Amino acid sequence: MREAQEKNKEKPAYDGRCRELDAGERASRLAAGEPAVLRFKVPAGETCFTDLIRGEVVFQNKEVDDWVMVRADGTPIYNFAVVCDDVDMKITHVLRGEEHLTNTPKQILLYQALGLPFPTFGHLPLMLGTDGKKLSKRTGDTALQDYREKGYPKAAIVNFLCLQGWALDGKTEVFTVDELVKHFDPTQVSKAGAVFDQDKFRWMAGEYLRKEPLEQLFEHCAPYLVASGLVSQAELASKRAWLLQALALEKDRLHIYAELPERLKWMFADDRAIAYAEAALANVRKQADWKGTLSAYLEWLRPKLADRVAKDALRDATKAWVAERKLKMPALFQPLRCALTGEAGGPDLFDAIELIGSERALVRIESGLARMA
RNA sequence: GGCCCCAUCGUCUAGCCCGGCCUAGGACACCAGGUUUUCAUCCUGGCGACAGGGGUUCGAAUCCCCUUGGGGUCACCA
Repeated sequence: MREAQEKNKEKPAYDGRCRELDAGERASRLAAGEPAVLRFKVPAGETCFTDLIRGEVVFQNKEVDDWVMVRADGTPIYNFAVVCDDVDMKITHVLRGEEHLTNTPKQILLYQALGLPFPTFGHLPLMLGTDGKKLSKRTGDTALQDYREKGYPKAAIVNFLCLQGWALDGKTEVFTVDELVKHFDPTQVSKAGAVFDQDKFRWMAGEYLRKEPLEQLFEHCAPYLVASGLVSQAELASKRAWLLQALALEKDRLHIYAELPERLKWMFADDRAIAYAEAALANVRKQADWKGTLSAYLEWLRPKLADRVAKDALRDATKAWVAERKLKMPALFQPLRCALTGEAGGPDLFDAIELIGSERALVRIESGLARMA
């Protein structure tokens, strides 16, 4: 039947062939074992309701098909089941995606047929992919759980999602759940769909992450550290102080928990075989005679490290060393940074030296002198 | 295609419902400076929108209509 309708470009819908069967025939055909479904006989007229977000909505009943409530095998269909469930649960408000808008008249009609009051409906705008269409696998359809697993702070997820179609006051972007509860008003939610902005989401994740107390942040990042293989479960405890110190140094560079391993990997590298990022090497090459500068510095540094000169004093002394030679800071710091971390960016270098220790630092500088180019 | 919904910077939005305070505000992104040994953070500045056309009105982003554009939905799925 459906195929025929499509072929004739008719609206694919129930043709009402059994709509007016009398009770007798119905019984006899059923008794004969004829397969049958249970449909909702939609009355003439129109169905209207006040949507929390869209205001007055009206559907002409003739546009609503005599929908199936129960399949031939006796199992119920969604539109039938939800109403039963919502009635049973004494649901008062139904907030759902706009895609459900056309299901609403079917459900309201059922409530009315049952002689029951229907709940307040509110249809929220859809979340769109960058193609402007409903999120699909192709366009970043992602379960909330996936964002938790990717290392986005929970509160950031809630906060960001709220900003899709709603604004607290037009200016405040970051707010707590308490403030949300206090200010949220479904009638203020916009009716248009919203394109999911990954960049802004990442920014917001960073806002939340940076506000976390160090210990708490560490607990959140720890699983990723273990998963990366950089640290074992046991080391999480045995090297805790060291890792905490490192986290404190990298905190400002983090947006999501899962980024920590990548940011700390230089600390775990083999001192004689640390990999140099291309950007880091490029910064080194920009410094004239970086090799001469770095090797001269190395000889100056050796006794200082042996004497366990304090970090801050060493930093000051180094700057003085650079100034005495009429050099620019980058002339020394760029090659030093590359040798020490292999990265173009990162924490203060004296913090870095403190983190890996004098011996390892010296090995890295020697190795860098030989391998950076 | 039928039905329904929607329409302010690239993106998320404030303003719209109760027209003048809007030379349209904020945020992300981007660009340019500042800070820094680098990156990041942070600070300053810049770029950047009322889809189009008709009305109504002394006056429209705000109200009405049309056009265009976009989306949703049309199952014995949920």
